[in-house]
Amino acid sequence: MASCDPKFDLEQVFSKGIAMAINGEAAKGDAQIKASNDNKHGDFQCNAALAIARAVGANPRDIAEKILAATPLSALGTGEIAGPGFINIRLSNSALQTMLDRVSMDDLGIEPAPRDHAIVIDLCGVNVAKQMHVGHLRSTILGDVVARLHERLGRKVLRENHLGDWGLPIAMTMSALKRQKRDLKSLTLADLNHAYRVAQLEAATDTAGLEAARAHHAGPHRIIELQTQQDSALAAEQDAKATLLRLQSGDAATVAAWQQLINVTMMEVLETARVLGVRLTNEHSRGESFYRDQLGSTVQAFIDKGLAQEDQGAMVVRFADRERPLLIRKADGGFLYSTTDLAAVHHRVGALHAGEILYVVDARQRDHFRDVFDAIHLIGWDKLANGTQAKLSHLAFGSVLGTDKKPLKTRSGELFTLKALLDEAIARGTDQVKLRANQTDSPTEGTSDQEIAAIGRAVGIAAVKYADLSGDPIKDYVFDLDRMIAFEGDTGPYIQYAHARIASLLTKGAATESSISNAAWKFDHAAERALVLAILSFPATIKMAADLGSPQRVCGALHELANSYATFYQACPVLKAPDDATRLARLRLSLLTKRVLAQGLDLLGMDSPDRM
RNA sequence: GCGGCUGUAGCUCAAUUGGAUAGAGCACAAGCCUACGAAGCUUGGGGUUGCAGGUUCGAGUCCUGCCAGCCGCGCCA
Repeated sequence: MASCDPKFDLEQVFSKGIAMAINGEAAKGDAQIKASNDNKHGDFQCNAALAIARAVGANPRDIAEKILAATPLSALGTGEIAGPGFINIRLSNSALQTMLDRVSMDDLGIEPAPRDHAIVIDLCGVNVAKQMHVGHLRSTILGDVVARLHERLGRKVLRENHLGDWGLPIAMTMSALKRQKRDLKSLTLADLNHAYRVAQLEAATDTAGLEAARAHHAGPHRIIELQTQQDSALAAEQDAKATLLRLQSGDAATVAAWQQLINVTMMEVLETARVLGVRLTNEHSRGESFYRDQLGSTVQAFIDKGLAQEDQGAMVVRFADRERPLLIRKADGGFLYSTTDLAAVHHRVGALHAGEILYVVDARQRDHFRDVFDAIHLIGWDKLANGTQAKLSHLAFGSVLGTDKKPLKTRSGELFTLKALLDEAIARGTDQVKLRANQTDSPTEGTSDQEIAAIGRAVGIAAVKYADLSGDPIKDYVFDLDRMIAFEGDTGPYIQYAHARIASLLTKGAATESSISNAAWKFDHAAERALVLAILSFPATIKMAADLGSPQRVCGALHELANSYATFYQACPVLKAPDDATRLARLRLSLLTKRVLAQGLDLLGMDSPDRM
């Protein structure tokens, strides 16, 4: 089947040409085909001659001549040597037409590339009894988009929400709730979050403060106050530890209460996922507690293979190239989150047969994952049954900062929960839709309230998600509500708007579907040609975005496409085109653009309404 | 102290992994709705890519050294 990727086709023919024209090692490199950033330099360019010339000590323009002469380019277009040795390529209309035929098929030219093994995507990562804040947005939607990309490419994806549902913090929350005599049946996540914070504060022993007070001979009141505080903190800690022990030993009442906390938390998490349009349900949730019975054997396995040693009572794994060890068991015999992570990899590779595990987690845990991955390599738990090695990677993203450029900690984060952000985005989106629907002659005039609400939601959510997905994940960003809920310029709604305009155009076009889809391609105008190239670059972008875990490339390609369409729309009348053939050809280009936009928006987890 | 990330237009960010004159959006200035949705389009000003060296025909991108900010570093998750 023909390709619809000009870059791929050019790589093929130029590789042949280079192999013919150049002898030896110098011809081994890739053909270095790039899209030209200025159409004065053609549509694409081949930059291989420059590198080869250096390797063989020849004049780059001479090398370019030889390559061009040996390259069977004529089916694709024409080449011309320029500058120090670039080969500028202009694609022929017939080649572009062939590619457009391919890309307008059902799969939009995105060919599945299935693999033997599934990819596990570890995303969301919420903790029981903790409110979701804007920081959770990144893990959840980044993970969801990367999952969608892989799914679209025919790969089996296992989403795993590694829920923090085990350990002392949960026990602290439970014991705090019990002391407050709260009825667990009527609790909301906000209540749990409050209890969680109270528990944290209670347990904060101010030992340093007490010592300082003594050293500075503070008044007896101050010392007694601090002493009392410390005593009650110790009592709270004792109580929490006792609760944890009851939980771990399976005490029925404690386990029931614990399950109730999980239920309350998950209800809100799943509701948020639903509002966000993220594919995350209860079946994707596998909390830390799932691995609790495997922690002992995990540590034992490392000991048995001589990979773990005792150090100051704790059990650690050491690495050849660094000082920092990985603690896998505490001196008191308790386990750590690293132990859980090791057990989780064991399960994911061993039982789920994952060929790849991608952790969509905060960049601050880089060292942690490096240690865990290396420990896994040491013990060989990344080996699949057929002997291949699973790939472990960490898609690290930066922190959300407050306006003071400091990480949005719980205290200030409290002001803006994820739910509040989404509510605000939806409210503003709905306002905008209403504003237009109230204007006479607006395409949305007279739209029902119910539909306006649905569109407003789609627009608001797209704005929030696009703002987060369109940048490099590794970078921190300052939380700015107005930036996250913008509807103009390089935003989600801009893409949706291009889509809606086309939908409206097609409705008014009144041409039958078959007359459009059978129309001959035609793209003489520069704006039409630019649009065609933007469409054709899309399938390759999807593959690359999936490989690199880079949703921002999808955003970039979509913005480029929507922008190309807006320019085309301005410059090229569609319904009032000079002749029938042009009108149908432009309708066909519009229809194809609409389909690609909708596909792209779907991969980003955004709706594409026909009216907005 | 060791390690990591970041530094690009007034602000927020890109830059197809080393290619030609570093691009968008916001903001600012000037135009465009009796041709299909102005959430749009066109045009303009705005840059020593933190600094200094180096490699290369070619560096925002690679190497070295500085500077600044943030993050991590054995019994929290």
